[in-house]
Amino acid sequence: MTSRAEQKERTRQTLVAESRRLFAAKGYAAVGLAEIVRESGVTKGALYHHFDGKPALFRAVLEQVQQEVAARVVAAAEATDDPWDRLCNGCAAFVEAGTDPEVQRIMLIDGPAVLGWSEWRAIDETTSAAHLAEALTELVADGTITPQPVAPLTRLLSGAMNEAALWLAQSTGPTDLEDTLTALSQLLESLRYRNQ
Amino acid sequence: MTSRAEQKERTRQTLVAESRRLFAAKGYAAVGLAEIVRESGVTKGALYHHFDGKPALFRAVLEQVQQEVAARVVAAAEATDDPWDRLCNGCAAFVEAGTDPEVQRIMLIDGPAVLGWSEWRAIDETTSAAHLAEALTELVADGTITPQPVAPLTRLLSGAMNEAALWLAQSTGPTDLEDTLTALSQLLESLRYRNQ
DNA sequence: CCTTTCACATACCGTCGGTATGTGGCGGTA
DNA sequence: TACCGCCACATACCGACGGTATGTGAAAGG
Repeated sequence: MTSRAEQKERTRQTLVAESRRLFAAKGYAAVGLAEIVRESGVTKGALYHHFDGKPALFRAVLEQVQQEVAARVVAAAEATDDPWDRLCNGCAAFVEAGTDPEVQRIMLIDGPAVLGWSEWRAIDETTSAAHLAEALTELVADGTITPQPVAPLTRLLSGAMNEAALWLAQSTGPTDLEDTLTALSQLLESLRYRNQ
Repeated sequence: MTSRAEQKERTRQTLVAESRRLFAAKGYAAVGLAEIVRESGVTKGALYHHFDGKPALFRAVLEQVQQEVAARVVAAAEATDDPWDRLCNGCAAFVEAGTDPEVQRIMLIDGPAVLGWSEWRAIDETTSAAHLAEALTELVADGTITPQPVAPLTRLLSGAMNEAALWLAQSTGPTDLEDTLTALSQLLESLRYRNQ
């Protein structure tokens, strides 16, 4: 016995899941709504009943991806109690999560282009970047990090990790991930108060 | 007396210039070929005679933008002879160049989405990123920077500066540019050999 | 059991990127 | 200088796309 509300939610989730798979595999622009609804086993009418259009559907997909990445970051950060280690663990987890091709194409490549950078960043600010900014703020407050505005620092580190993840996804060297995390740790170390 | 070759080159440059203006103002996806050829005073036949399609036209625009940014970076770097100062000056110049909205939309937002990240990076590697990697390699060779692979470091710094430029373009604080460059200098300082 | 509602399905439209073909004038040749 | 071939475009057209207006049948409410 499937109620109407349950069926509606299932249809919506199917549309998000299938479009996520297709967007990740072929890129936003190369996926047609006809293909999405065909793979989802519904029609265009159903899609437009649930979403305002193609960008809105993509936005729902992006939010799902962002939340999954943020969950991985939080899980890694919570593995320790030391604030500094939480930052380092979270950054490493983010880079590794960003190496997933599905995450890449949706979150890092198409996201800003489809929704515009401002809207993309707004979503980012409520998920992964929020935790990064929070960790940095805490470390500034307890004196571990040199007093400074956290906003530009958050953007610098966020951009560095995004680009590193994109590079890692297609790099061939077996030590590239290790080298990148080492270099990232080196950059993070520069923030410590004793270095100033 | 305009020869046929001269006229051809003028038409091509007009198409690149007008499409660059439109792509920067409205974004790649929101600009139609009809609008481009109308603003250029030609027809679609002319466009397809010069370029293989819309992505190829965008690629020509992106290459022009990248070369202009690289020229600004090189000019700033050449203002001094000290390798370390050349790195710092070049990075600051890149961030400031990336703050231009025209550069942003084409080079940072639409570039990777339209051409794919690999092709985008290939262009980047021949212009701005090449100079960054070259500067880092030189500083590793002369012992200023801790010995390490330069490839991941190049990507980390490149991504950090890209994201910082995007943030700066719509940030409101009067000291945001200054704060960002300060934080960037702090990160660069961590690379110096004495810090290890 | 009847009616209302709503989660879709169907049919259709304007516009887009792309292509096939036509054409007029410049440039080399006799 | 008369001719001709070539080439830099212009014209006409196509399939596919995102989006919309409308129809429909089954579940929910009385």
